[in-house]
Amino acid sequence: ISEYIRPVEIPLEDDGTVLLSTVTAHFPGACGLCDRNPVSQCMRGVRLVEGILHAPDAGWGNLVYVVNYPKDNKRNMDETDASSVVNVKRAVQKTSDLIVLGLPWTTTEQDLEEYFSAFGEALMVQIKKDTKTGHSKGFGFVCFMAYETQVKVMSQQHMIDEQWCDHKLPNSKQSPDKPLRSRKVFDMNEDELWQFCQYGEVVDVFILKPFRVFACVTFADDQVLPSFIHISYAEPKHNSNRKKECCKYSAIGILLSTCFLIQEFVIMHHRPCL
DNA sequence: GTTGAGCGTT
Repeated sequence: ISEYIRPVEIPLEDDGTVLLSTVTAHFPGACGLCDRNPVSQCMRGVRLVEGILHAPDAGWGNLVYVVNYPKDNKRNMDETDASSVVNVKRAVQKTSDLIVLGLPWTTTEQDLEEYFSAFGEALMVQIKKDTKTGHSKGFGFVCFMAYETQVKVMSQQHMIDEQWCDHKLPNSKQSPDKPLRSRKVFDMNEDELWQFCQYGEVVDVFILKPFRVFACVTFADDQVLPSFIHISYAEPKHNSNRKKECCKYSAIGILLSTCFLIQEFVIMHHRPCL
């Protein structure tokens, strides 16, 4: 499961059924419901007749049902139902799994959830463990319900069980479809730097001349940062020390602007005037 | 029974 959706309570009709239209009002594009059989663990579909969803034999029960979407256009749903406020909001503010590295060996999923609960509700918290011994591998994943929570979490460093941990978008979630995520910064001119406005209000850009070593993009809002931390995966050239620096800089919290050291492909964040 | 950069059995 790559996306986590906030559970929504759906009202029943007087006869105990649920109208598919009620479901689609909350989950546009939905075509049905299913749930997981608590005994067999199989997913089972909810009976759907002429737009009416009928409860399982044992009743709806106190279960969380999963919304089904048509297989073919599952991915296109956001575009096809552009009128939906829900979809638009999700498209803009969809949360992502975050990887948390450098966890103490003793930190449990409960510990992790408890720590992050101070920032907001998590939909998923995982510690990756050795399948044989069950011991932590020292890293895990977390996905928050609210994008605002993700922003807050990514904008600062985290001391978990007395150890500073690293966090970033996992490689599997760094979608290559956004041009700025894969563009090499040294290819960009000032005009193109303004494209960073897709991440937030840009108040200034400049490239240092004549050396063109630095480019600087200044955002009106420091909270913009998490949207493009993933650029830090631009690989430094054959220098492991640089790589460490890269991680270090990307973890700095309060930022007023972001600078790109163009020649080294390394992103530096700084706070110029505090 | 150990470790310390990394990228998720379902």
